[in-house]
Amino acid sequence: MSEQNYNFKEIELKWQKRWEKEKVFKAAEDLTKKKYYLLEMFPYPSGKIHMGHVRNYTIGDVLARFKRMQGYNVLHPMGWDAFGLPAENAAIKHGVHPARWTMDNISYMKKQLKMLGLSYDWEREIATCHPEYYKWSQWIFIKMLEKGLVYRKKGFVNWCDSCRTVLANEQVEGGLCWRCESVVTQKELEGWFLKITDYAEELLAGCEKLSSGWNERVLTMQKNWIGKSYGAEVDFPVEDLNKAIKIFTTRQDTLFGATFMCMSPEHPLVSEIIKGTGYEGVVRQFASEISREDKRMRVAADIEKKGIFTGRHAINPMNGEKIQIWLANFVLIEYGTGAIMSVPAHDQRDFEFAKKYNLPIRIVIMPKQIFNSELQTLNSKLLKEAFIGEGYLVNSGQFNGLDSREARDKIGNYLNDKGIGKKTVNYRLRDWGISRQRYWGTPIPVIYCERCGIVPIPYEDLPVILPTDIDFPPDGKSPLVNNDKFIKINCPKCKGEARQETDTMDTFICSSWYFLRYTSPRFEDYPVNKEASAYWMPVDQYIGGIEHAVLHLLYARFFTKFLKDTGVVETDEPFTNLLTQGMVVKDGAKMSKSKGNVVDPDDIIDKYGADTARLFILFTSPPEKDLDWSDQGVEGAYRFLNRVWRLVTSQESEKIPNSQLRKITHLTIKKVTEDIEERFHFNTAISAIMEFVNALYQIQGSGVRGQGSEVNSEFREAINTLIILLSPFVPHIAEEMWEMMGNKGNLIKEPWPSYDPKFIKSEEITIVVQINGKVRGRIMAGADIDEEGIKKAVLSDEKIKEWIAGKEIKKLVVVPKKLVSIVV
RNA sequence: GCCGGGGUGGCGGAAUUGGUAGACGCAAGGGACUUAAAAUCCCUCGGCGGGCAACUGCCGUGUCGGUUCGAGUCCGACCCUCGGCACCA
Repeated sequence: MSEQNYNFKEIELKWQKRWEKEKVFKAAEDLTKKKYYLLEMFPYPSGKIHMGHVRNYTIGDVLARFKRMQGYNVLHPMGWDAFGLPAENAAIKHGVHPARWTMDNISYMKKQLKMLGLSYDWEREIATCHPEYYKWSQWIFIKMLEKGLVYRKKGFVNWCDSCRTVLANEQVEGGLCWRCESVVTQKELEGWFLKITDYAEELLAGCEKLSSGWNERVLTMQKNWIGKSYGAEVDFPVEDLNKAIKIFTTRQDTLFGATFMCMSPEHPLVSEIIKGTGYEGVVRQFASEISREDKRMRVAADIEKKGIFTGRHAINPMNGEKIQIWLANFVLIEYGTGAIMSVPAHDQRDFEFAKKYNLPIRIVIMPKQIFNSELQTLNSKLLKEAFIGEGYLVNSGQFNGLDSREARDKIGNYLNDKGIGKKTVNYRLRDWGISRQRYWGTPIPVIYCERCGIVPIPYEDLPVILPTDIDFPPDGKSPLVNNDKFIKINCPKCKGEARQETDTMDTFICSSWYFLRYTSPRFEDYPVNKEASAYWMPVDQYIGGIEHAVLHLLYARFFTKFLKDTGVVETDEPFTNLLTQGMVVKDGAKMSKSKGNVVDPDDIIDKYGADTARLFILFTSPPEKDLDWSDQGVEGAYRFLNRVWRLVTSQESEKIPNSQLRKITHLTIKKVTEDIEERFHFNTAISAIMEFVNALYQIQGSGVRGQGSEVNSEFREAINTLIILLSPFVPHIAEEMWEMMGNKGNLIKEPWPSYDPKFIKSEEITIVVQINGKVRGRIMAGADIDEEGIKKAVLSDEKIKEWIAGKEIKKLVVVPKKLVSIVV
């Protein structure tokens, strides 16, 4: 490495130490100042930070520093999402205690973050595995229990055999485990659920409020996930059984066409329905076969439809018709009521099923064109596929002739009146299963007492401490299950013998409220200090990866709404603005060990320094887009910093008169400010700075080199401005240059410059001349020229005259100060 | 299938409200400096054509059409691509 290059190692360490010593990033409530809460998603301490983290945190740091310089009281905290399976897996594999593993990782990663020069208030650091933190996760759990939002249920749940634990619906991606990508199966298990569905409507409605600050993509994903649909629930009485099967449909206009019905193999009424039919054996076998199939196979859209007749019939409540009850593999227990009415003429799945098993098909909706024609011949026998569109009702008793939309309304009312069903709204969103059959997580604060049943731990006894003296049993079970010290507990109510719950909470609980805890991280009376959260919340800008679009971001909204309803906080939406940054890729693929395309941040920092790493990442791509890593691009960023360094350090004694200097300076201020503030387009902000530097070099080169000691004050001013504008992006080198310029005090405390419109006003402007839509010339004119003046100037221009010579001007458009368009 | 991004030079990207397409950077080529190299500095750099030259003409933002004096930008149809959801009743 050449000696001419600046010494980033020394400089970066120097300023990191100084910022830390002077506590320049410490945040405190100050009602006289406007607050700005900037947050990046906290990392899981997996070992080392990766380039995705570097990008995420660099973007955040630019904004934090920028806002700070603009005079905002900035809260910019960092912490650790410290519970989770990898710690436990490391323990099993390498014999390290999960706590030890986690804490070691935290301390290494913290060092790495500090080396990047990130402006965090480290005094607010939290780790979710600390009892002082998870105590409050438990507190919130009990609050939810009190409010009836927590319940225990036995049912079919998503099971990952590799992680040996249950997964929430949100954590199953395409039938695979979100963490380890193993196939997920259904397993009947008892566990704890949070009633996020109680908030479905609010969470959906909130999406509208967020539309100005969240990107469309995330909101659409959340809306789809919540999956609201309007329809009706209808009870189909079962023949010879004092029971009814409840179905959900969005097409109650097709009720008369329901010629059979299908239940999910997991439906709780199955065993009752098959009792005494003589079909019990085969049906049971079918049901258990289907249940045992992979979730992935189950949900693949093109899998063959399979079913079996239960031997029992139901009554279509609209026409009293006796219809067969089947079990079908495509009916999902987790959607709607777990049972459907089958209308083969108007639903493609039902159609295929009916064709396969020879079940009756009856048309009850006529397409409008056919209905209006003489023929009216949509024939069920000739039907090649279901007609799923809207039309007019036929074969539907008193509802014949109505159009679908009207019929849905009228039939809905009829169901209400007759007490056979009701209009309803259905959500795809399911309750959140939070029980994890693992060790390294927040203990669920309830006990089982033989006399009192399930009893929550009293608030004053929290936290329920996760024991650390544990051994991992060879059977793969949680070390808590047989840990007598942990399990044996006296019932808080009757003081008798009781058993502590051994499931731990889903780690997504920890991250559902950490942003609140940052506002008062050491508060001892409640999860959050209400005054502190009232001052800081909501988060003004949240930054993180899109992969959490429906996981963390939905859960966090749910928790915030709940805590608002409980009176703990005043905020109802936690994140006003959300920026989802793209991935860091190399050679067209996500960085991964298996592809061998991983770039280690440590190596980059060692070779080029943090400022270069930051600059490259910010300059190469706008934040939302994927960033293609390029070693040559990094070189380029480093080259630029050295170029700036030379510019600043070499302006020894020059007198440089230049009339454009101040204008360029202020234009750059304007461009950089607007690009950061309004668009987060750091790449174009940096390119404007690069142009500025290029211009300064030119001006310097054209200057009169003299022996004197006077440095032109405007040039000096320009250099100082350049340093300030660079500082959010490359803070270390900027501070160093600031100091070298003889400025007093930390650059970080310098106010962000504002531009003066009077300097950026041009006296001369360029008017583009188009003839028949093609650019044919440019003319210079005074900035205050009026429309007539422009016309005159254009028409008297020699070149333009040539183009229009001998032709008639048919039209002439003048765009003030910009352009003239002539049609000949 | 549904929903949402996106398609601009060799590459990353710019063009913010319909008004000079390709800023800035990377790569490449040429030159200066050097014994030589590195570093640095200067020049060229969308395609095709014309000119000794300062220059200049035509074409060009996935495809086809439309609106407009003027379209990368707006409208319609289509193609490709990435992402999400998906037997959702």
